[in-house]
Amino acid sequence: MVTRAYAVVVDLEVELRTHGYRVTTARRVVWDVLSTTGDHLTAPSITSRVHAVDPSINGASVYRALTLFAELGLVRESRYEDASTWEPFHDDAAIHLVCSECGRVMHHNTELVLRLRRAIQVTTDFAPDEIDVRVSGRCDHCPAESTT
Amino acid sequence: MVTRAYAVVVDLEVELRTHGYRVTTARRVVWDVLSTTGDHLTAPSITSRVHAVDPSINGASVYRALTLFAELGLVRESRYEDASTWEPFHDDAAIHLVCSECGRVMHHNTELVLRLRRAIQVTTDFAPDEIDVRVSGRCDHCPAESTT
DNA sequence: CGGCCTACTGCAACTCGTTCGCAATAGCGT
DNA sequence: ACGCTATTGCGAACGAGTTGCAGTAGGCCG
Repeated sequence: MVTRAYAVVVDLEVELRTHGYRVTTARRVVWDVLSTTGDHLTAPSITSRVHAVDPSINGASVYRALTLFAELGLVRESRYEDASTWEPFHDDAAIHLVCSECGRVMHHNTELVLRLRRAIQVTTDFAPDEIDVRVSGRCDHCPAESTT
Repeated sequence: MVTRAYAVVVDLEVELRTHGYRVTTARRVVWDVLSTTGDHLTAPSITSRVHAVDPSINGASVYRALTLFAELGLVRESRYEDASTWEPFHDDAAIHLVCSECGRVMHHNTELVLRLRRAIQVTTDFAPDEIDVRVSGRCDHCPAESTT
């Protein structure tokens, strides 16, 4: 089963204030876009969604907000193919299924990631930290077509 | 054990001619750089290595060669952090161990990738194609330091 | 509630990796 | 060796992301 697990709902205001940052319109809007979409979004597409809400917010501020959120551990940046994308933070166990037809990115939880981590610890001299798994393929909404 | 497995030695000339492409100096030099280094290299660093051999080769040609090689399945491009890197093709079973200290990228083969593929096939509606696993952490050459 | 301090923002210029159009060049089949 | 055309070098263009600066607006304090 392909699932999207965003168990942790983060209160942005609290998170910002706790760390001594101000709660601003730009940050709130960027956060809204991220948390209501949930999917992987490129910075430019985040910017355009932000502009749909409030065109006065500058692109640079979107980048600054994303960078800040990443520092606070609220979002995660990943680079797939030719674009870097952002999504609310989730843990390692969720791997990414990227549909090469429609570009959709899904999450899938599996304990195999944990197994993988253990295997690395046991069989190599490498001390694993973060594990990122990306699987390209075709999702169930994009059946294999023969013509196109 | 951390291994670097480049079992398949590709004859560039044959590969190019077979597909109707010309064998040119630029392509040969870029290929030499890639295959003698083996490691993950950024396009700019490939370009500078190429220039060390033959400064008359233009940067654009390096990109064009890389793109062509990728189409032929000779090299693989991956985007880690803020740079995209290139390396001779290897199969899925080899996962990437990226040292966050020294930036070194190692390969590690594990059948867990195959298991992961099967698990996805069995438990989801997603049809997996390529699987890319990146593990960040610390390699054995970079012991955990307490001071810095 | 009003005013002040300064963290943030908008703007615009800038960096830098990557791509593109075009004329010149060099593979390679004959 | 000759000629066709794929490929190159060049320089300009592009686009994502960053930065310096002056103006704006959070939010604390009286």
